[in-house]
Amino acid sequence: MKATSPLRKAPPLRADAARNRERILAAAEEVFLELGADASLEEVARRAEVGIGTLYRRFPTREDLLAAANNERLLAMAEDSRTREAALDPAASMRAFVVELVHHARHYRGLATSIGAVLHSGTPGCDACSEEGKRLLERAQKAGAIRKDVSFDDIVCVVTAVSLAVEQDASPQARITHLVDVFLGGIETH
Amino acid sequence: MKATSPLRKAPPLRADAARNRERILAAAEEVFLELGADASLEEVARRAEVGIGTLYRRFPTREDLLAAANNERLLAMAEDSRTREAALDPAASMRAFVVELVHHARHYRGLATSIGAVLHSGTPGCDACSEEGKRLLERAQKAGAIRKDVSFDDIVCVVTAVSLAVEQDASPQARITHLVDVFLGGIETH
DNA sequence: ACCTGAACACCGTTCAAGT
DNA sequence: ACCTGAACACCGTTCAAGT
Repeated sequence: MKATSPLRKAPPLRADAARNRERILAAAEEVFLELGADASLEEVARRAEVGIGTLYRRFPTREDLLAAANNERLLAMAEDSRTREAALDPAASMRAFVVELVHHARHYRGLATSIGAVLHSGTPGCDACSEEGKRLLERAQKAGAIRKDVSFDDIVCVVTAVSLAVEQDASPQARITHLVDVFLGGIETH
Repeated sequence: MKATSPLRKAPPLRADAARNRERILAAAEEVFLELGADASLEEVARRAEVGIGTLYRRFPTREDLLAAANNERLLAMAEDSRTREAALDPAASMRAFVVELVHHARHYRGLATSIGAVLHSGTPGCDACSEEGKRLLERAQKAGAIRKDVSFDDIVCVVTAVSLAVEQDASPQARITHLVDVFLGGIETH
C-alpha cells in the first residue's frame, strides 16, 4: 500500500494544480467577503489569476466552492466547541454551538442562505461540525435537557432561520440571542 | 372629492396600462409556477406579450413583482384565517395560521427565500396577513398561551425557517407539522 | 493531467424614439 | 402617459486547443 491515502478516494493533486486550488480558495475568501457569497465566479478566477476553466474543473458547482472556502473555519469551530464543552452544561453547550454557527453564517453576506447546504457538503470541516453537533444534541437529550424528537437537521433549521432573519434586518447582536432563545426555548424541556 | 380614491397615493392607471399590468401578473404566475420565483423576467414579459420596459416601469424590482403576484392569494388567506378563528382556541389558530403561510410559501419553488420580504411589501394582501397575524398573536399572548416577548417578526422567522427547510429536502407533509411543532413549542407557554 | 480562454447562450437594466 | 426594443454590460458554462 502507498504512503498517503487520506481516507479513500483522493486523487493526489499535481503540484501546480494544488497550488491553483489554494489560489482559488484564497481569492474566493477575498471576493466573497467583499461582494457576498453570490459574487461572480469569473471575478474569483480573475483575482486568483487562473483561467475560469480551472475553477470549474476543481469546483464544478458554486456550492462546492463555498463549502471548500468554509472548510477551515468550520474545522476550527468544531474544535473550539469541543474544548468549550467541559465548562458548560448540556443545554448551554448546545446553545453556544448554535450561536457560533450563526456567527459563522454571518461571515459574509449571502452565506446564510446556503449554510444548510454547506453543512451537508461532506467537507472535513463540515463533517467535524455535524459530528460535534450531533454529539452535543445526543448528550443534551440523554441529560433530559432537550426533547427527544428533535434531530440535528432541526438544529440546522434553527441556525438557518436565525441567520437569515439577522441578515435581512441587519439586526444587532441582541436579536441573535433573542431568536436563539425563542427557538431553542421550544426544544429544551421545561 | 372624487368617486374612487382607494386609500391614498394611487395614480389611476390608464386603461391600456391597467390591462398590461394584469397580463404581466398572469404571466408571472404562470412562469413562476413553471420555472420558480427566480425565473427570467424577460420570459415573463415575453409570455405577457409586453415589452420588457413595460414590466420594469410597473415593477421596478423583482420583489415588487413577486409581492404583487402573491397579493390575491395572501388576501384570501387572511380572509380564511378570520373565518377559521372562531372555531379554534388561541394557540391553535396561531398554529393554523403559520401552517397556512408555510403552504403559501410552497406555492412555487424559490418563494420561501423571499417570503419575509413579500410579507413586508405593503401590498393589500400582505397587510391583511400581517394584521391578521398580529391580531392572532396578541390574542394568544393575552390568553397566556404564547410568550409575551415574541414578536410578529419572530413568527415570520419561523415561517421562513420551516418553508426553507421543507423546500430544501423536498420533505413530506409530516415534516411541516413536526417543524412547526418544534418551533412553536418554544413559543407557547408550557 | 492539467490549464487556458474564446465561444455560446442567456440575463438584468436603461433609455432614446415613438404613439 | 405609456410602450417598445435595441443597446450595453455582465454572467455561467462548455470545450477545443495547447502544455
